[in-house]
Amino acid sequence: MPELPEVETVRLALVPAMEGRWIGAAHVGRPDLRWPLPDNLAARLTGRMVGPLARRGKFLLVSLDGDETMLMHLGMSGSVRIHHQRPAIGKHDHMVLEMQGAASPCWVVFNDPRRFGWIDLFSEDIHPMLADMGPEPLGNEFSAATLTARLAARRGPIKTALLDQRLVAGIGNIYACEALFGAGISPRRRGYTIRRQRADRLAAAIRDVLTRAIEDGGTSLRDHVQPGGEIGYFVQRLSVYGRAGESCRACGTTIRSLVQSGRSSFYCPDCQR
DNA sequence: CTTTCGTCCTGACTGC
DNA sequence: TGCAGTCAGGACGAAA
Repeated sequence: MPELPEVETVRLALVPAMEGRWIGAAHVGRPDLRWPLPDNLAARLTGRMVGPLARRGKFLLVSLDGDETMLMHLGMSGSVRIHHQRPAIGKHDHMVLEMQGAASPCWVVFNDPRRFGWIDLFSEDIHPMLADMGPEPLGNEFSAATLTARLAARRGPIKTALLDQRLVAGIGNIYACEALFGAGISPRRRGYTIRRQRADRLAAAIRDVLTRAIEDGGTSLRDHVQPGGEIGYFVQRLSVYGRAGESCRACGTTIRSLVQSGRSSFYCPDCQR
């Protein structure tokens, strides 16, 4: 379940391993993940120089020489590991890049058991999957005002709206629940009722929870790890996600869960209105 | 237009 | 111990 903080953690770890270096060899295991991969992906990556690494929402963007960009999405079970010795290729290792150009090579391995992730190459200014994406929540274009404007037509629950990448980029189920707790807003509240003070609180809570999660190296649930193999410690600071039946850390009330649009939501019925 | 639901996938877990 | 069933969820596409 890599969301914005987990993808940003991956990006930060990959910068020293990839930026300014070149791909000496590439292995691609199968021609499809969530969607078909580009034809001859391994051959097209081999020999390429890597430029800046960027992130947009939950997507990782790797600039290559020749004005091309590799787009990567980790789906829900994807992870990236950096090895300093040539690794054995595992069952779900879909792409392995041998990075050259530094004192010693390293290997970047993309692993994704459930194959909800994706890799693509594009040369256009913007990839079609990024075209309709909302503002970066940690950027200058995101504010309570933009949030209010985009929620004005939303009659469904705010929790469901937060998962829509067109509203704001990078939020998934964990951080939607956590941000609503931070803002004191019920996941059931209809989107268009989030105005003024509630919008201020929600925008601030989104920025706060994402920033804190990045500082902690993301949230590790099940087997998710950072590229260096470390786990993300934000799991210890979750207020509501996965805590149904436990006590609210703020007021002691029992945390509840409900299903909205097929997704589990967790909330404190006392702190969130 | 918004909203919901089905789909894809595999590993972890539950219950008999 | 074994096995069937359930759940997890990101994002698209169909349908309402």
